[in-house]
Amino acid sequence: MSLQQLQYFVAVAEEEHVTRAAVRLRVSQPPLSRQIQALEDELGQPLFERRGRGIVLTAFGRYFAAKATAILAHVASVLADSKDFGRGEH
Amino acid sequence: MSLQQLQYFVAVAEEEHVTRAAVRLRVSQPPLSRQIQALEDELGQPLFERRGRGIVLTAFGRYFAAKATAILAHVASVLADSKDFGRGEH
DNA sequence: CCGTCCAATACCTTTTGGATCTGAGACCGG
DNA sequence: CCGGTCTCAGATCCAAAAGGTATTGGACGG
Repeated sequence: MSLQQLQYFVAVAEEEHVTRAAVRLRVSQPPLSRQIQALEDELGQPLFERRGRGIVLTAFGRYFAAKATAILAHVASVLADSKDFGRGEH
Repeated sequence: MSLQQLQYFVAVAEEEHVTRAAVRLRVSQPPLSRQIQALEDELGQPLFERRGRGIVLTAFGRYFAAKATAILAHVASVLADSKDFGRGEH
């Protein structure tokens, strides 16, 4: 599992739409679909339910989206703090 | 920045020795050195001080090691919780 | 000094990620 | 119904990143 996969997943979860998420992430749609599949494989359960037209989050998908968002926020705050290490905050 | 880089860095920080960390991580020494350099480049400041013989953590290196360890623990706990989603804890 | 230890560099191979093109399933308008 | 279109998935190719082996260079220890 990579941080990038989490970013990709969160974007798709927020949009509930792979193609729109791909535009937002500035990647093309097929690699994005593959990363989501890889993440599902690793987690051992589906994050989305596939409907002929579009996708919807599963219950697990909603749960994991919250967790993934928290991890990304944690990472972002560490990066921000590290930027100005040496001027007070540590 | 990737989770793998954080794992690599934490191992090197714990050992304060690239070659030993490489053995522990089951990778060879040169790619490990390069990942550490890439991380330093991204953070904009050195994590280790190079001594002709070996390396030692900088003050920032110690700070960042604590942060990195926390992120990895966070990720591990999310993964563990996700494994048994569907049996109680959510 | 000489040998050894350790990280860095150079170079090559392998793996992973991204782009484009295409296909299959499903919903929509007429 | 049926053609058109929307959306995701699969296949294939190319580019970028990670890993491996061999080697160098600097520095400490005897």
